[in-house]
Amino acid sequence: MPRIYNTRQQKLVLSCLKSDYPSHMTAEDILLKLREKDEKIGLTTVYRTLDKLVSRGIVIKFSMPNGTKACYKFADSDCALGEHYHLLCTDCGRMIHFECTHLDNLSQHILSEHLFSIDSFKTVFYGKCSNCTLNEDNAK
Amino acid sequence: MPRIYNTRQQKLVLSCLKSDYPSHMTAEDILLKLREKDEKIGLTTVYRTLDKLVSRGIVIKFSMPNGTKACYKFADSDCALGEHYHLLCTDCGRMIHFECTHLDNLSQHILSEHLFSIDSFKTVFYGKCSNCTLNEDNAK
DNA sequence: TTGCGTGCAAAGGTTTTGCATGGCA
DNA sequence: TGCCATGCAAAACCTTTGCACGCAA
Repeated sequence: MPRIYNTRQQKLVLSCLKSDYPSHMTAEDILLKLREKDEKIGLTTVYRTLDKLVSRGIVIKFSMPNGTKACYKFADSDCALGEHYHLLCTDCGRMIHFECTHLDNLSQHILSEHLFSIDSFKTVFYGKCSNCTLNEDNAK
Repeated sequence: MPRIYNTRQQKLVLSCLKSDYPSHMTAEDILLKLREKDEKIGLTTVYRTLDKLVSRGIVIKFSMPNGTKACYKFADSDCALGEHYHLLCTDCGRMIHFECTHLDNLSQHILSEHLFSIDSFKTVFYGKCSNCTLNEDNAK
């Protein structure tokens, strides 16, 4: 079993995600934010560190639609409390957090009736947020 | 408003998606299938044709997690009949079609209570299918 | 000292773009 | 004929890998 080193860069990446909690950051967001503070770190290291944090369950990765950057978020202990989904507006790109008893039942139902175990962290609902729906209606 | 040409290649791409309906194909799948039949077509054209078909609502595009190929599917009139979601197994990559009264209510609820209009065509549930769950359990 | 971590450069894989040519209407 | 469509090559894009060096324990 490989040893885990506690390096300057790993602390930087994690503290960056924590300070932005509960919003999401891309690998590049993290790189730029750290470099703004004159911290020296490479993009490769950011990616590799994120990978490790994800595999240790400390960080959650959201895979975005094709070609788009993945988002990472600090896995607060809150996450363990309840099902927690995300809505992504395909117009403005805003990511909306979303907790609801309706969905607590959903994964239960899909597991028992459809034999599929949903990963609520990875699942993202695509659609249009209220703002963008309004703007669109006004434009007509 | 630009005119639309009815070219050999566009017919090929669409007929290819139709013949595989209701399963999904990547741009490369389409290219290879057509070239197997000795049809001459380029990958660029496949992508550009798919884009046009998607923007006309004739084809539905599924964006896969980062770096993975996007999938395209012919938009049959069936699609208009009911809510229709997809389950994507993150282990084996299998895409499972999924219709359920439970979900018919879901988008209604999210719209009225959370003011977000879900696009069921774009939304994909990530998780693990029964096969992969079984295999994993057996491996232990 | 050991061996994981780092970072640059380069590769990887999918999708897009530039540009000259082809072909529909 | 006019203008969109095509296709090759090259670019763009995010992410991963190779490799030599750095650094934590």
